[in-house]
Amino acid sequence: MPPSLATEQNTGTGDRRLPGRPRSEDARKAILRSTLKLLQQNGFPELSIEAIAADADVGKATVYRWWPNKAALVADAFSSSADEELRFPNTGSVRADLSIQMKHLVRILRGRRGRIVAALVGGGQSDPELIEAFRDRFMMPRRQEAYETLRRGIERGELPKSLNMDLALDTLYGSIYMRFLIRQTGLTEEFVDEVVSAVMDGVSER
Amino acid sequence: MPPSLATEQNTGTGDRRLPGRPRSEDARKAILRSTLKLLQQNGFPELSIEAIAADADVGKATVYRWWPNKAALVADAFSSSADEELRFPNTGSVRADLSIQMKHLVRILRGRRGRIVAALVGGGQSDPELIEAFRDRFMMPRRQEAYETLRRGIERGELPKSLNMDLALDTLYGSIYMRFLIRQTGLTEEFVDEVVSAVMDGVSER
Amino acid sequence: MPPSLATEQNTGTGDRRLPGRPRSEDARKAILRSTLKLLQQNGFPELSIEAIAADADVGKATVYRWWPNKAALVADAFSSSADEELRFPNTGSVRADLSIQMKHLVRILRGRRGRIVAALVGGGQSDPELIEAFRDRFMMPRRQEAYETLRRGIERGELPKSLNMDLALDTLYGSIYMRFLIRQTGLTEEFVDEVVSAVMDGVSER
Amino acid sequence: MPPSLATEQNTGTGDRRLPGRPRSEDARKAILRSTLKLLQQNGFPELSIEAIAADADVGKATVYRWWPNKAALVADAFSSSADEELRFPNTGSVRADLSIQMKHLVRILRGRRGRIVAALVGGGQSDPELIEAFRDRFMMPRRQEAYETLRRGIERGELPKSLNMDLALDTLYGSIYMRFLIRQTGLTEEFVDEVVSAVMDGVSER
DNA sequence: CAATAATCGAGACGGTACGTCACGTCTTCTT
DNA sequence: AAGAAGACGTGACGTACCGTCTCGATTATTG
Repeated sequence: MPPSLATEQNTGTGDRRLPGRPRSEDARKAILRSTLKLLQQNGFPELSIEAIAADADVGKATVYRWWPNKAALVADAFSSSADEELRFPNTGSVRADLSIQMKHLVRILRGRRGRIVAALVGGGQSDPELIEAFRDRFMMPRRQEAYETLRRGIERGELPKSLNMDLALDTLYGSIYMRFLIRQTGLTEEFVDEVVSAVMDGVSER
Repeated sequence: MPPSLATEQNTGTGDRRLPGRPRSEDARKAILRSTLKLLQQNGFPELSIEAIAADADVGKATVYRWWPNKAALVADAFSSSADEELRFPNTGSVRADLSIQMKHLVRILRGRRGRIVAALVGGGQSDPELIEAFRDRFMMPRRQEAYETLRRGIERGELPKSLNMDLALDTLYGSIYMRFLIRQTGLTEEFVDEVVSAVMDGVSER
Repeated sequence: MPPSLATEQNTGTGDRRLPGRPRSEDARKAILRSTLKLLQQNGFPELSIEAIAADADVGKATVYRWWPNKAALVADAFSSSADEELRFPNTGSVRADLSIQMKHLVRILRGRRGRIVAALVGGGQSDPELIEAFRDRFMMPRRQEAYETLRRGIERGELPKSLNMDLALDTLYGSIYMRFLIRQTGLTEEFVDEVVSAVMDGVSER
Repeated sequence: MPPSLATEQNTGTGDRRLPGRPRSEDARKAILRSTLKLLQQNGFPELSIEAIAADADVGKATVYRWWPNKAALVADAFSSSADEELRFPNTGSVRADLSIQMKHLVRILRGRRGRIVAALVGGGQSDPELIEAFRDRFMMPRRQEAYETLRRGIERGELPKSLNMDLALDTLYGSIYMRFLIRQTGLTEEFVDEVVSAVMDGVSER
């Protein structure tokens, strides 16, 4: 489990408890739940800590005690809803592995949780911590698996040994995010297959 | 020139002048200038109309009189700074044409104006008007030229007749925006060449 | 009229108007009215600017725009209810003049407005501005009249030319405030007569 | 010693000890010490239990366990610093006895402890318990001695049998408090002599 | 040349949310 | 059982901007 963005407290397993009343797990969960709930109703800028605290029946100070800003809170809330759905399969074919995973991503982006991803990336454009959280906590774990998937393809001879993996992945996923964030159209599962073909084989005539 | 998002006044050429004091061109310019200036200092959410008015030495009501909201103002300000640098050349080679234009884009994104693009796309994630303005006023005009460039390539036989142009362009530019918006690293001119090669020829072994 | 504690705006008579929307007289009055109203319900520490603004149907910022702190606001509110009742009469007898005025004071202190005086003097013990406001705006104007009253007594031969007026007045009114602020008992109109006698003639046997 | 305002515990001498950890005398002293220290830095309203607990290196709950509110704590702290200096002498002259004692009072009011007295009387204007504590624990014990002093004067023939002692004392001490609390000037030892003369002999011509 | 009309700057207005502070209560482990 | 530590819900603080409004002043067209 990745470390929380929240101020650390000793929820640790082995070491001694700190003195003082322990952090309320109920409050923590209620806050994250309300954050996700409200975030889906409006966008990131409309989201107010005041409203989160009220919805979660929690003091505003309790929110500020554990999260330094709205961005960190949203990032935490989002990754607490992080997903098995985005694991890479191992079908024996790179193209299939990528295609399947990318279609899951597309489904998420088009669904309720898409608003959250948009809020994180959008908000991150003026909040370095936020985009960093998105990158480190959401994107990188998946990319590690993606590297592994590509490596298997290389071993099987489907991909060249000289493959620039970041180049390949940025091109594959960049096209998805282009349609998600900017063009806001054409983000279909067929598109995924077209992208995989295009990046694998190139668009210029054979 | 695209129509302004600002409330229309009789700036028209042919029709009669309305009575009353005409709109101040100085104020309009100062507002747009201050908007761009402040936008590249902080992000879209941090940008306040209060600050714009103060910086432009203009009454707050003058801003509200002409622009219905912050998004419209920012979109106007942005498209008033339109770039000649992003025109496509015509070298006789699609790869060269694309590569040259994309390198110009990379240079802009890495420079001062990059903050403005980030602010627009970021802010646009919670403001439909804003992303629409970015798309319609900034991206689409370029894409029209890109279509033309690709079409020349098809005519020259560099690209197949069946080319899915949007697919190609989303893949090419998506990888740029991926590194610009999310990964925030590796956005170099060499990367442009790698992307063009990858998308043209594919990443899997020949 | 003594200058308001509120930030000055040019409500002046002769000089030009400042630019900008003029201060709302309605808001000013409503704030002072609500301040007095709430101050009589609870004490000074319980009085919150939040509640005043709500009661006066006014934005909190409007209060803060014109009064630097709660103390100044209360002092203003109180002296706006400042009173004809505390004028000194001119009966031809110092003793009568003093006695009549002091009885009016006693009646005020025992009434609703007594809470305000207590709040001002009490709050003033930890707020130099507040006690200064009470002194300068409430007490001193009366004391000027008191000096005049004593002076008439001297002219009439009722009091010695060498009279130390501040000594006399601090002794007369000090006993009133002692019973009002500290002893909180025995503040009757009969007491006023006793004090006047005591200070005039002394308590030791003739 | 007057009974503490603190919740009673088995500090009794004869009776059995309650089970459990006994109350920490160190904590009690540290709390009272910190209370006095902070009280003379700022006024009563500014004094926070939070700050007292922090300054005394004590848990907040320990304060609340033993004192029901800030006023009780302050009153306790104050009367724990009770003064020998304010005993009345017995010189054989009422005027001298009063003058000496009042000069001691003036010296205290002008010194560090004056801030505490001001805080008590000031805070007491919105806190009945506080002014009551000041009256009962500080003022009344002295007043008992004052009565005795006056009684001796009556016996000696310095004062009339019919003397209204409270009237005399309120007039004498009221003038002191008037200058201390409100006028905040002229509280000198010479003033004491003038007040004693004025109240004894009257201010009107012989 | 006056009257009319829409603009301009300035800045006050009623609001909303901010992030902080202290309240008095509570829950934990330690002494 | 009392201690310290410190988290909890609550509520007011004073600030920053929101978008609207009301001023006097300015600059044009219209009669």
